[in-house]
Amino acid sequence: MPELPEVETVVRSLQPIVGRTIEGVETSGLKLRSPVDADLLGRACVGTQIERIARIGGKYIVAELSGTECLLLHLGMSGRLKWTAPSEPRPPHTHVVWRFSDGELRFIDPRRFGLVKVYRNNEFLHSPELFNLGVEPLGKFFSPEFLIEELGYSSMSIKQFLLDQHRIVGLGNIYASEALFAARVSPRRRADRITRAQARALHDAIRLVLEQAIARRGTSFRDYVDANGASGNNQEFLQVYDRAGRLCPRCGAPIRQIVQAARSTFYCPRCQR
DNA sequence: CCGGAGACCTGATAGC
DNA sequence: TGCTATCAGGTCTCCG
Repeated sequence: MPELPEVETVVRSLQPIVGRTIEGVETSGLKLRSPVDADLLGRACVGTQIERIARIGGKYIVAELSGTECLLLHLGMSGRLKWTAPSEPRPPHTHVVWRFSDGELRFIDPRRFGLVKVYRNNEFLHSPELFNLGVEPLGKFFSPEFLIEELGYSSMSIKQFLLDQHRIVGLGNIYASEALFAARVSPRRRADRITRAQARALHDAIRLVLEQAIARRGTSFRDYVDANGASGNNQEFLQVYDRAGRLCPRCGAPIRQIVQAARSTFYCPRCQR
């Protein structure tokens, strides 16, 4: 469920736990995207302080600890990090709990596509999850020229190109559709047939859509909330996503829903070329 | 290497 | 009401 803006919002909402000491860790024993190593997790965490929490590789979260290990997290489709009082009843699908003196951080994930992994500090950047990822769309390496060059190497549809985390990280199904709408580019167009002018528009649209969504604290379309349970409001500003049959806010044509690589895409067939 | 299909999971909702 | 089918904001692996 969470894409870059939602993960960024969660990370920001977690900053108050930086500096606190982890007193204990508990796990459900169920496998997430990969198994959670409870022993390793306990040895890495208990007695350490959280020194830094940051978003990395688009949708991943890294927590640096005062020991020799760090945590690499991913929320998958349904994952949620929740800071709560220990007295709050634990909801179903609570898979990892980090206990602190005055509260606990819970990793709750019904579908279990999320990830909680321990890496040595000097190894996580080379982990199988991170080593092969593409560029940060909000970082300095993502330029119009970079995008133009990358597009030329790919015969995929531009929608699938945008979802491919090996090229650009952070976009998911909502923001890929929204960025293509903002740039007036059809999701069906082959990446290598996008004009230079379209590529420049797309570059700007990707940044704009993500920055606006961050400013609005994410899209709470279904059940996404930050670590304090607060919803975002970017869903009020979606132009095409989940709006099949509604009228295009730019030209008035009905918005169309198609399936690409088994996932829904929403676009305006009249003003996206 | 590329691209597509299927797999991994549970829960909400639509349709009969 | 109750059943079944479909879909969901992600990523990985397998296959041609």
